[in-house]
Amino acid sequence: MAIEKLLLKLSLRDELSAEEEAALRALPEIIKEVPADKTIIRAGEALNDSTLLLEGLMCRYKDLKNGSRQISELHVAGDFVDLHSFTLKRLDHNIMTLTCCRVATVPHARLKRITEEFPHLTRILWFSTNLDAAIHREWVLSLGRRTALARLAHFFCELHVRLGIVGLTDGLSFRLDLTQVDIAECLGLTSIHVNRTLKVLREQGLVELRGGIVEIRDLIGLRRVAEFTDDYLSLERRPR
Amino acid sequence: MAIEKLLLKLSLRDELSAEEEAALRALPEIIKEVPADKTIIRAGEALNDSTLLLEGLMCRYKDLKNGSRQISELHVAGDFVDLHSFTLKRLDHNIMTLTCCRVATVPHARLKRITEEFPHLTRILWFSTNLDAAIHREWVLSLGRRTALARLAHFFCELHVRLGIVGLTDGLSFRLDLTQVDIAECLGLTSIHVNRTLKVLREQGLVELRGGIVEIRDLIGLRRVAEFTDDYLSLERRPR
DNA sequence: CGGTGTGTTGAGCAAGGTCAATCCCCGTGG
DNA sequence: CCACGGGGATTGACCTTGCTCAACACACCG
Repeated sequence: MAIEKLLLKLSLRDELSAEEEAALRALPEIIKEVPADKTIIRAGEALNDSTLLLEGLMCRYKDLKNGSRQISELHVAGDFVDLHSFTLKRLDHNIMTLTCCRVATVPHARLKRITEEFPHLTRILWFSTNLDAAIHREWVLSLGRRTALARLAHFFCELHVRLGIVGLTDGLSFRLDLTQVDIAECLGLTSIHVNRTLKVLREQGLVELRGGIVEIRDLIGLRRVAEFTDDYLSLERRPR
Repeated sequence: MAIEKLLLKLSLRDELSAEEEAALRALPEIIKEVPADKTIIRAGEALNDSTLLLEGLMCRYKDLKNGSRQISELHVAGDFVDLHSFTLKRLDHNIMTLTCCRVATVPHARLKRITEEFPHLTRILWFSTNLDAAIHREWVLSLGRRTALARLAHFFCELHVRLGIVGLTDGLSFRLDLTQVDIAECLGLTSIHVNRTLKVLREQGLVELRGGIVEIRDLIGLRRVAEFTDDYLSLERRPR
């Protein structure tokens, strides 16, 4: 039951054979709980395992000397948080938990075996890191060109889809245990401006965020202000 | 002689066996010239080939409805511009030439063969897409948190390293045939502000850009204002 | 009961955007 | 040889978005 959400995420994009599924299930070595706000991987460390997120929210982030922080990706259950460390060996960013999390560690040696014995599964895992890169690109667009309002709207649209894939939405609402500071660090804004912008979204009847619950009031409208389309999330099942 | 720069780029990061090198050399199907300012791949198209850039500058970009454009990555000679389309099948962005380019097309079928027969080479190619993602993350940091001055400085630092790897720098200077509009589209700024910021960099004795030539006057100083470190470019040779 | 972390709001400020004019270089055609 | 035109660079004047600083509210927790 551990890696069900990873299977959901991958099998949405391509068919997994029984052997491939078994190979995936055999990946985790250790499963553990990590409390919120723990940096579990630091930039530059030599790594021998990748981390699979089973439950909770994590992020990748970088800091500047003046103390400002930028989150480069948010991870939800089912995300193979640092699968890219398998080929990179050292990460260029830190990884931390935002909420209490359940994670599995996957030795790189096991991933290497997969590349030697399961070419199709290898392509699927490769795909999954390319999907992370596609998300990065969409964030680049948000940070470079979208207004604060559109950026925040886009953020909620993306999470609505990504959480929906792994069964963590309830129609138009979902749990999102982030502080306004966390959100600001995703969006390249200050928490104060996030606060004001949330107010505008609320007043326009688009979304509300209260007590860690996001309720989308008008999905069409929200997607319109965000100029959100889900193409970049590769939501199609096709041979990879 | 076609793919020498790709070999330079990859063999800096890991050792390539003779068979692997031969397999890479066998990848290109067609080699062609493309004039400047041609969009060669559009978001959403079904793709059967990947493009390898042999000479020139290309970029990945996305547009918003209001006409603004964001470039999400700049590609230099030796870059496997859309290797990620091998697993994604459709891209989330457009790809265009910024200067006149020489490109090779590589059928996905040949890449698939590599994943079936050359696991180590597969990991190296996988690595190279993960390197693109690392560059995306650094841009996310720039766009989200760096000032215009630091952003521009960082941009030059990155290109200095990346062009150096493939032998396209001459000490502290290199050719960069981009307009200020192109640069602005990379950095999430307006071309007017790029112009003013270039002036500041020039006045501070850090870099000059004139007639398509970048001359770094003070590399240490430039890297300091950019808070540039090259870790994210994985400049180490190690087994992948 | 006080402390700490988070959210909310106001007032003023600054980085970067917008609009517009001018310049410069260079290629083209008469 | 020179007038003309177009793309890119440069600069000024003014404006807007989002930041900074500060105060305060509220909840939770030891």
